[in-house]
Amino acid sequence: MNATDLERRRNSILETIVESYVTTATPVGSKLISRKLGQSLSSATIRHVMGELEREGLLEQPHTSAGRVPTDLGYRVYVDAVMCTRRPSAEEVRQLAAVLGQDELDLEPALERAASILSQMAQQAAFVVAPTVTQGRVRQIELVPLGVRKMLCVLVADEEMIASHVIDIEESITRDEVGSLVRFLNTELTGLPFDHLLGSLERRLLAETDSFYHMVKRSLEILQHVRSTEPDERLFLDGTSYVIAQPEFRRDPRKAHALLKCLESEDALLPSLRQITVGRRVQVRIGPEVQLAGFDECSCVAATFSIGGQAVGSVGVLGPKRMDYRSLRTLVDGMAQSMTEWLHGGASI
Amino acid sequence: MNATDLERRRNSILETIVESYVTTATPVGSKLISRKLGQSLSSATIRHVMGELEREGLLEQPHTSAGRVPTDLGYRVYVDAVMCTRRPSAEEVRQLAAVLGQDELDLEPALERAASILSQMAQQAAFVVAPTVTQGRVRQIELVPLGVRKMLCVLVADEEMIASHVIDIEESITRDEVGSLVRFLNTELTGLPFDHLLGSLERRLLAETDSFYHMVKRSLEILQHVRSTEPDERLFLDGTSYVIAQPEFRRDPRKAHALLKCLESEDALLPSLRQITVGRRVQVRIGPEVQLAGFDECSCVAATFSIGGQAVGSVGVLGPKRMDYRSLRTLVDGMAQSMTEWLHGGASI
DNA sequence: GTTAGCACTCTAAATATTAGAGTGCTAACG
DNA sequence: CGTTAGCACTCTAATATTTAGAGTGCTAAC
Repeated sequence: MNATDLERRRNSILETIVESYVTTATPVGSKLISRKLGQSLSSATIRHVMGELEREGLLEQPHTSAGRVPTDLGYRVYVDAVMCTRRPSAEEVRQLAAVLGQDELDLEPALERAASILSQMAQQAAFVVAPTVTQGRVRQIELVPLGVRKMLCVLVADEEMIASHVIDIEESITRDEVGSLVRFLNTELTGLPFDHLLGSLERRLLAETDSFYHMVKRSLEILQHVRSTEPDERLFLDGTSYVIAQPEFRRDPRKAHALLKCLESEDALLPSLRQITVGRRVQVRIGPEVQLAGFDECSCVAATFSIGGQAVGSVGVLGPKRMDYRSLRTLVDGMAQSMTEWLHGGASI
Repeated sequence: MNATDLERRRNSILETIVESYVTTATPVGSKLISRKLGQSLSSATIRHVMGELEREGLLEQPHTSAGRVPTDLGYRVYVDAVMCTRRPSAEEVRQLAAVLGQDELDLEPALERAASILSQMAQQAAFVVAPTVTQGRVRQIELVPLGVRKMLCVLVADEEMIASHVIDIEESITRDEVGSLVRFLNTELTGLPFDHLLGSLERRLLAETDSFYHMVKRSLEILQHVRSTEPDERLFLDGTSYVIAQPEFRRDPRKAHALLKCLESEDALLPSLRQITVGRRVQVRIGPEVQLAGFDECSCVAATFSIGGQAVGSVGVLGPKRMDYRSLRTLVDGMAQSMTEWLHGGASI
């Protein structure tokens, strides 16, 4: 038997161990593997290989007389080099997109639903991180006077991202002034990204000679308020109850509590989730790789969805390290694709 | 010793048992009570009384040689007839309101914060149920054209309740038409409750002779879309992780899971929560009284907050039956009052 | 390279043991 | 009559003890 054959066998043994452990949550022994591999190899041989895999740090034993369990590295190798995930079929993507789009939802409820559907299909906690108006190209601004010193500012950006904020203004303002302010703002923006718009106004304010000085000042006042109030991204999280149904957390309620606490804190979660989806395709982060306190026993499978080839947000699942990476990668990939599709079709204007 | 003295003693024994059990989560025995009551009564006498209380269904024993635990009825009597809650002081209410109002938040984030603060102070899950524009008096409507067949409808109601919806319209519409539609709508509403507005338009549509027939039709199309899309109330829930930290749920993770599942389903939760806060002041619902599947081991303390004397929403905590009803009643009361106060001060325009 | 056999290890489940917390009852006391 | 000390009794929860068996590594033979 040559070297690549041997390598292939090792892989298939690792694969079988991981997949068996993922479904049963029980350390797996040599006999079981031998059986699963169709008795083509005796348990003694398997034991041999398992010994090697352990020495290389891919497996470990909870105790001497137990079967083996994959280590973080074991999962890593399984995900990167062993398991073969298929890409979701066009049909699957279409179906997901259909569910997303049915009832012609607005953007926000649709994203919420995406998280909900994903969590249900994955039987794991699922999230969607989506950009807000401050990350998009502003297409329209409307100001609704609510009194002399108060107004509602409605911002519409591409892809139906909408934000509205109540703003207190320093100097009182008349209806007519509001009208011309709106006209000024809307000629000014012409599809500019929010921050560009803000920047260009700031520069104009510095050049004090500007004939629209007052307009610029007022506009800035409003937009800066929006900038500081509106978060840069929104998080939709669903299915957290699935997580604590997992046996690893049933056995240890303290871990379950720590995890839930962590999932409750949007502020802690967002940076980690953002950092995960740097690459293009589906990303898998195992245990400590997630870089989130209290998450060492958990993994994350995430992917980005895009608009015009530009990644704008991410979807993914969160669950115990012992998760079905193979199916989940396909599923998350599909969900991300269908969201991309949906954003181009239903939601774009 | 006369009858009222005896009654008073029974009450103080029940009180001590409940409050001890609430803090320790351990069945309480006669000796402990005797000690807590300053040895004024021997454990034998306490045992006597406890026997009575058990026969009356206020207490029960998990098993023969354990102490006693309050029954649902026991808690009920404790809450209704025994414990004395103080009302929150004006100072406490003021402080809570200050925290709510700081940073001059918009309505929605303030409600979210209210739930968050309450859950933190109570160390229990906390909720806020708040009305949406469809429950308020509409003060302003703005339409933002997003294309020939699409527009954004922004509704502003009292107390800064705001909703925006993207609406597809059947017949294409020009900018000028939108302008006159907005003018028509805004003269029409004049602070009417949403449903009245809808009703009056519906009636006008039936009288087909109306000179504004087309306006009315278009307005209805828009408002009906809002009616069917916008929920009647919004739920803010926070601190669910506190619930599963409670010993009763640590011991039985299945219960914890069932409960979390239940808390995740907004649709199931809302009707129950709505029904709780029918009365005026703070309401306490114990176990099955909450009338919610999977909630038999939990209780709810809730109160309404109001605008102009009219209850519009509710705040409360959710936790195990073994909760500190006394402090929580004061706390929830205070939070409700401060929200009422805040709605009158900061938020109203 | 593969495998049967075997001695060895360690756990998890089953069983036995024990300490003690709490009870109800009784009889005595003021 | 209400109160209380005393006592036998019950039941649990914690702690040992035993046991069955799953899984291992090693060895020697194929």
